[in-house]
Amino acid sequence: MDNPPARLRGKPSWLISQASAYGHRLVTEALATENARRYHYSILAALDEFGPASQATLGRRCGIDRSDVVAMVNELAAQGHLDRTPDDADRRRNVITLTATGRQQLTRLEALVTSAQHTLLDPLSADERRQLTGLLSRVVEHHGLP
Amino acid sequence: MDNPPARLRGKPSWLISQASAYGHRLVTEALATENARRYHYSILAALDEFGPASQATLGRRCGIDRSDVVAMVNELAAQGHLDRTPDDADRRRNVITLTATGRQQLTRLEALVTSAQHTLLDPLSADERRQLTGLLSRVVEHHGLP
DNA sequence: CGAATTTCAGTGGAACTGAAATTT
DNA sequence: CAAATTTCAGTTACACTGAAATTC
Repeated sequence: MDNPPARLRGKPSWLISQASAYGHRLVTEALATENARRYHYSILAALDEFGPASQATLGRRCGIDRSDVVAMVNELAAQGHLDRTPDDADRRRNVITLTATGRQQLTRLEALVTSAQHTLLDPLSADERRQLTGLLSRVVEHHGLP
Repeated sequence: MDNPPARLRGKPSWLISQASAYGHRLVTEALATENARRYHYSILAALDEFGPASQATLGRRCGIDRSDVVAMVNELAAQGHLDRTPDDADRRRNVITLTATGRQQLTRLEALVTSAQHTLLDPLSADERRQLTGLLSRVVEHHGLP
């Protein structure tokens, strides 16, 4: 891209969108080396941190739509990274449980995603990265995390 | 969304992606009141700042794919916001020119987009907004603006 | 009963690829 | 000839909606 209009360069939403597109590409390409997607990483991370959960809870925690959770759980279950079993206590629900291979996969994906962060924030110092993360966290937390 | 995993909350790419999704929604909804899209605003802004240009140049300046420029120019031409005429000097090209109504439309869209910025950065002080914009500008500029 | 959960079918904008036709 | 431009046809990940079936 050459010389974007000043009207765009000065808009935070445009800058965020450009940075997001670049980060998106970096992370997607990194995860592709393990045949994984961004949603896979999110769901595995939620299971690892909070333990077994229903699909609806996973969706709420990761900000993923209920329909998309179904598709992602299908894929992760097919890869053996999680188990989907009916919940005896509430038979509307499935209980999603991380498997041992799923935990190993998360370790691999974590390394890939972390490395992509360094590439993305290459031009910033450690202090500036903390500043940026702090400011973005406030913006994201402020908006109810829909 | 409730309580995202710490692994996600700590990743700049995830924070940027969340902020981007929110900004995306704000801007899209604002522009919808004028039956416009984000790409429309970008193209009108580029024409206003740099004057008439070919579609390929517009795409390079705005970071929009050649195919998508075709579709956007179709829509903007149908709305009378720009003219598309063959270039006599290089007959592979079209020359895209902003019309008077296009310039008026840009003024309206500019107000809508600017207002959305304030909503997006609501939790930050004026100083912090400048910090965020500066840091993001460096990230975006660093990556060749693909 | 109303509300929540899972699932499927489908929509739509965004970002992109490949290829054809034309012209430089 | 190679390279650039416009255009069309199609793809993919993502975000989302609506509705049905089941259960609380």
